[in-house]
Amino acid sequence: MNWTDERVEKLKRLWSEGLSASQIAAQLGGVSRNAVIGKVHRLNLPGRAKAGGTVATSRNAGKRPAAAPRAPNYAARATTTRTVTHAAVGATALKEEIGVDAVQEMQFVPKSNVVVPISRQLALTDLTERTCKWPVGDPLKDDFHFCGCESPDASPYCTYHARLAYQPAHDRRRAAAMRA
DNA sequence: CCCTGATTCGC
DNA sequence: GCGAATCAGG
Repeated sequence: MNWTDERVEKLKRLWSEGLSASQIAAQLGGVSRNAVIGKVHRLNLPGRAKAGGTVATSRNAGKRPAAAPRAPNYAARATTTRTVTHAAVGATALKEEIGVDAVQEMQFVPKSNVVVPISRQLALTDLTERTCKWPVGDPLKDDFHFCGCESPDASPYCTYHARLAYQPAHDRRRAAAMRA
């Protein structure tokens, strides 16, 4: 992917808004968080003073073990960023269009007698590869969020929502009651 | 293990 | 200039 003026500007904006490198990478698409961080440095953008990360105490960071056998594990590293990208891209526009920022306070969703996992109410940018991506609520309303519970393996949904998503024919009836 | 940013250096 | 590999830390 190329660092077009457009993409650079978006990077600047998101970075100044305090989004993490990986979140920015997901929104831009086609780049890793490392790419984002690298670009931020090259642009001489102010780093994260004291936020989350570390304060340059790393004297040996980046130094490769001299004769370290290059054992690239592309598969492992690529998976995380790449996959999330697709999911995020489509919804990015949606977020901006609606202006959902982070107004998601505690709001208990009343459920029937069925056991439903407590939604973690994650925002789009909080989704990772192993969080349930089951959408909850009306995307056009600002209380929209994603389930966000832990999803096993490579499943896009938690075990509960996976069953709703991949319903065996004989479960249809039960699902009707669960829907909410 | 998940994540964060920072750094170096082969490309 | 780019970004993977790596480090250091929460």
